[in-house]
Amino acid sequence: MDRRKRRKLEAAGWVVGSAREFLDLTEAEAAYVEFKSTLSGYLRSACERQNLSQEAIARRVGSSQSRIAKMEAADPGVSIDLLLRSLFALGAQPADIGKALRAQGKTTLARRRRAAATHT
Amino acid sequence: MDRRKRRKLEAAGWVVGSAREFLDLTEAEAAYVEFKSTLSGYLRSACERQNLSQEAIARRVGSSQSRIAKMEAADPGVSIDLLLRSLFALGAQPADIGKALRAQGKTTLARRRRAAATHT
DNA sequence: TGTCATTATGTCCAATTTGACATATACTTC
DNA sequence: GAAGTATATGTCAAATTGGACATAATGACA
Repeated sequence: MDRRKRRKLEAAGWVVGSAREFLDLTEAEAAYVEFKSTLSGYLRSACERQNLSQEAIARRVGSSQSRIAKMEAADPGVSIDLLLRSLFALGAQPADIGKALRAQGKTTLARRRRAAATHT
Repeated sequence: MDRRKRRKLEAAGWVVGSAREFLDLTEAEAAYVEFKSTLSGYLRSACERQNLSQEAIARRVGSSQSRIAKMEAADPGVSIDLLLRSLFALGAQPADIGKALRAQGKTTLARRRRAAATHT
């Protein structure tokens, strides 16, 4: 996968946010975005569950508030590596993340099916 | 988590490979290592299943043979990001990886239980 | 053993990522 | 609306990572 192309497409996606551009993603690019999105959702819910501010998370993780904000926004400028390290620092286990990924995959699939049934 | 400490510990782990040093990892560090190990195993099996040489994988992924070798070895100098991008380029989906993570977690847990039952 | 194909390991420098900081934008509570 | 707290966004120097390359090491086979 071409990293620059991905970054460019993602960046454009954030700005424009159209379904049209989503369709221009390769399978691999879409998978990467979906993966990151699942992790950022997981992080967001973990923060809420533990009632931790981004500042508090940052201290615990050894990062900064702005980075946490970017992670929760699934910002293209944040790596999956950092997201994972943060989740692990908050007590998540690989199997927990596996569970989230499978669950997300199911809802995504269901959404695709609805879309396929109702449109075009 | 302190990145430098992790790298240092992992590096020492590769060289010495003792169970003692494994115990010095924090939970978060252990989770990171386990996660990466699962992915590298997944990559390795994907390559074998598709009968692709590291050279062929590298072309498909847009990387180099040496990087692929390092990924398959779960080398500390390779990010989880790259591992994931490679897997996605080979056709894996987030849910597939979720499945692998949960499966790995189970065997690890079983192993822990056996160890707890037989030792100390 | 020699040759060829594949995989492993080390190094370099360009590209990416990160923590930190500044600053802007909510959101509360008074 | 002021003041306080939390979150969002932009930027940058420093740290990390990545592709490329060289070069071992391993393996298969004649």
